[in-house]
Amino acid sequence: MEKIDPKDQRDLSAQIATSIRDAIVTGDLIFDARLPSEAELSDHFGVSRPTVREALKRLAAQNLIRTQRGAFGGAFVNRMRFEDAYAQQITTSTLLLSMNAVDFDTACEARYALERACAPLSAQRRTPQHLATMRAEIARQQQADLSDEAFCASDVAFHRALVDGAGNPVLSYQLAGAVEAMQPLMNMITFSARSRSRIVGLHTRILEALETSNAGKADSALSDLADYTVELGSSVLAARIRRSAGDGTASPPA
Amino acid sequence: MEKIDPKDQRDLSAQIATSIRDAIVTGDLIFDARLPSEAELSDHFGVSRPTVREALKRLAAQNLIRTQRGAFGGAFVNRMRFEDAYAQQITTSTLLLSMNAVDFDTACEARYALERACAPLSAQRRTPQHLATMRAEIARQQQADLSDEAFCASDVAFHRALVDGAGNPVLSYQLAGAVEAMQPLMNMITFSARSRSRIVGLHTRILEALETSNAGKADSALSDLADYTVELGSSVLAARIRRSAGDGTASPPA
DNA sequence: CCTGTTTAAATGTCAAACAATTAATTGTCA
DNA sequence: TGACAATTAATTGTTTGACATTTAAACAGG
Repeated sequence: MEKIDPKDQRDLSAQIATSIRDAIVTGDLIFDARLPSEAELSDHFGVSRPTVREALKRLAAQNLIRTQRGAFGGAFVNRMRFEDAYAQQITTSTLLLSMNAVDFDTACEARYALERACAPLSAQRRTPQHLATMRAEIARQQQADLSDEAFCASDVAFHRALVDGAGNPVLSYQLAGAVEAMQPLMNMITFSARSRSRIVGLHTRILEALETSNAGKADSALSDLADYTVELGSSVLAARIRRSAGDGTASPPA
Repeated sequence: MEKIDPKDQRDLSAQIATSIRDAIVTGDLIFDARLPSEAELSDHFGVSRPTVREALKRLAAQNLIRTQRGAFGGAFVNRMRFEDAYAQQITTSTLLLSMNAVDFDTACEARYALERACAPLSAQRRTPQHLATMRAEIARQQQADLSDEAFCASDVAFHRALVDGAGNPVLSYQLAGAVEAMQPLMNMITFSARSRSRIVGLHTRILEALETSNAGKADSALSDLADYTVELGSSVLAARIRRSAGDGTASPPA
């Protein structure tokens, strides 16, 4: 672990955090390794314990370490697991989408482009388990008394199964963020009975395609679903604009 | 901002960080808003200032806030920018790949599946600027005195231009992680003159396809490149296994 | 009107405690 | 000896209080 650079402008805790992070990514600190105690670290870096603690909290926030109290406790390097990475990815993506006002079309396009990348692999490798999940979610989506939010959640679960069917954890990890981060945007949509039945129809086409390992059919169904989702989104947007115009937000012509 | 729950097991700084994060994601704290001062926060949550500071460092580590010293300084909500998200995505992905010993094939498959998702969009929307970047990187890749690492870096830049050509920042953001995180794995490969020229050939095919907006050709070139990269990777792996077998690591038959 | 100085508010850092937790050690009793 | 309880030491969690540093605004002087 490198000592700190006196001409670095950042605060000490940031520099120390970087130093320790480097030790982790270079493999100097292997996973489950125990870091020196806070007292030893403050000696090593020549700073006070609160400063070291701030650095450790930074690392903890990134899931790089975990801490344990008591004798033989301390800070340990976390094995970064896929689920932890999912969670981070999702919160980052969600914030990114909400704070940058990424428009619905862009997010939608990205999502379906990524899903279509998975479809051929999923057609090839999906297990009966994945198909069963998708069937179950389609059944749920047909319940008339389902709230819009629950419909959305089921939609996410369906697509999650599609993606997981590709049997590539790296793809699943990448896609989880894209799909789940879009949920708040999707939740803006009110799903009429007609649009629900159309979506269920498209989901059924996708399921059939995967059942028969027909990659081309899966791709075209996903493409249609993407188009339809964009269509739904723009009609919501249009309605919102009409509403705000009637609200007095926009100045009517004289 | 909610007060903290006494029966929560996590440390106070984690709880406070969560509380503030929630205020940010729900839009309670809009971007560029100033948080209360550390003293006010410690009053509000009934904890000491170091504890509040630990919470703030956690948020800073996630790029959610920035702090500024001096009068009228304080902690401000960061607008999460795409570049910040890139950086986080890349470090997370890199750690994930290295610590989980994701095998080369899986990472490679994911990477090229994602890139193929971008290709049709890129064929449609790439600007002359993107084409110029790709041309320049291909030229660099033909220099015989290029180190393997530099060749890899150029490869990343080439593919980055391909992805950016799709003109969808969400896609670019997702892909940046996948492509850059693979670089350490790619760096294990030694590129012979023959493999370099083959890769350059495939890159040229991709470039031509994008120049002529030929999505099908781009897809097939990418597919070939994916196959070839996997081939290269497995030969490296095979060589490594042979080497370790000759090392005495494996016990030879009597 | 411009310029330099003062000032107050904030974060950054340190020092020295004490509290709480936990695993190993030691002691005790059957 | 074996099981169980008490002790102990190491370590993180938290508090208090202080001082250092930075910065923008207010102020004073030319």
